Amino acid sequence: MDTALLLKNINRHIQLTADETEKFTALLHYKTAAKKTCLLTEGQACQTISYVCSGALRAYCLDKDGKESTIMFAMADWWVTDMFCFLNQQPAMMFIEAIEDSCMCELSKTNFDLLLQRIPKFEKFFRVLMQNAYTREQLRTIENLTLTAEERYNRFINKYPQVIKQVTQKQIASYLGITPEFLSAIRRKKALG
Amino acid sequence: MDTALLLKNINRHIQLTADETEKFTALLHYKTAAKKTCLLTEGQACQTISYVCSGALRAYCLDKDGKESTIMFAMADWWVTDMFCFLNQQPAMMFIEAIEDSCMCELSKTNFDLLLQRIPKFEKFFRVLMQNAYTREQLRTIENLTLTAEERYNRFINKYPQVIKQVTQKQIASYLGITPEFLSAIRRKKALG
DNA sequence: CTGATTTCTTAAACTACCTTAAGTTTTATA
DNA sequence: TATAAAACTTAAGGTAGTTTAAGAAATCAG
Repeated sequence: MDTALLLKNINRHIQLTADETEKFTALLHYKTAAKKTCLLTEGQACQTISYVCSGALRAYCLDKDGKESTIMFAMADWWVTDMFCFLNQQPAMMFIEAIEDSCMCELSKTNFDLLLQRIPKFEKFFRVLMQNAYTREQLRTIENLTLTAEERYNRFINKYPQVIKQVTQKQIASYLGITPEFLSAIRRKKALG
Repeated sequence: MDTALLLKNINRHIQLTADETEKFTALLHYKTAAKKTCLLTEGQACQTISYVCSGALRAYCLDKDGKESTIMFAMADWWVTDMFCFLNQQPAMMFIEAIEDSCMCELSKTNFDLLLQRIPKFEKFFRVLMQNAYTREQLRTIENLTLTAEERYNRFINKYPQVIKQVTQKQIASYLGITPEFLSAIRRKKALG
């Protein structure tokens, strides 16, 4: 298991001693997922939070008519889980699938709780992680309320240029809350204009 | 300053000693705001995070045409700020106004940082606060993507029955991302059906 | 208590985005 | 390398929600 990238990610917010680093990595499980496989399925117990070492994941949910809505993309160096269901140990309300061959470092809920007990510095790490997730999600809410689909698409490609390269338009459309047909029309208009 | 409610709020997640409680309360500033006054204005420095002791606040932003979008309501026992701008000390992108005569306990950014340094338990408190804010905001995103306006309105009144009593329909409409006219139509249909 | 302001309602015309369907291009798999 | 499957495009018709406007009801300031 190569934890170099993960340790660098953590080191951005807290400084671990060699001993703490060792204790931390002992709580991790390494996992790989082939493209198109699901790491989490709606209704399942959501047992882990995952750090993406390489590849790309997508979290989405299905509405009553089976329509997909993309909740988030998780590329290399991102953390992902169905946070509510992970923290509250509820059946998952979303799917998490690999959209490329991927590998992850996973923390089980048990080990997540242990980590926070044993190395309280991680409270700060996860506070900052949750803070960033909250402000990102709030900005998305604001953009959904105030911008047209075209404006949201433009912001998306500016904010996540690397995501564009790894995901399909259908998946981007379902993140933006529009149909693939309408995204296609937006792109055509941009290409001509 | 009556901090009983606030200390109970904090006590739900962490246990403070008498000494810590005193150190904490020493960092707070008490503030009142008359109905219709703004605690924060777009473009201003966002210096504080506020705990609402009594009354009701509303955070909203304006789009380029001057249309309001309600970001959140903060009733008694809620925390509120323009979180991104508070944490990153950027000019506010939202307004926070009192929709009733209100009083708040405020923590300045300086004191927020001091608090986390001096009483590391507060890292846990704010981790949990941010966690809850994140999962709430994510659920809102999912509901915006998958539900009709009518369904979102029904969920809103079930989730926040006390908010309904304190805010106008125009404000609810702007939270749901619809016009007051359309909310009125939804309500009429419900009343008849 | 009164006039002014804001909120809420109703309704008709309008628009951003959806649905359906069919054709084309790309990707995956044998 | 063939063929199936999935993604993308185009276009016509449809709908959820907007806009505009005007009147009724509630709230506010003096």
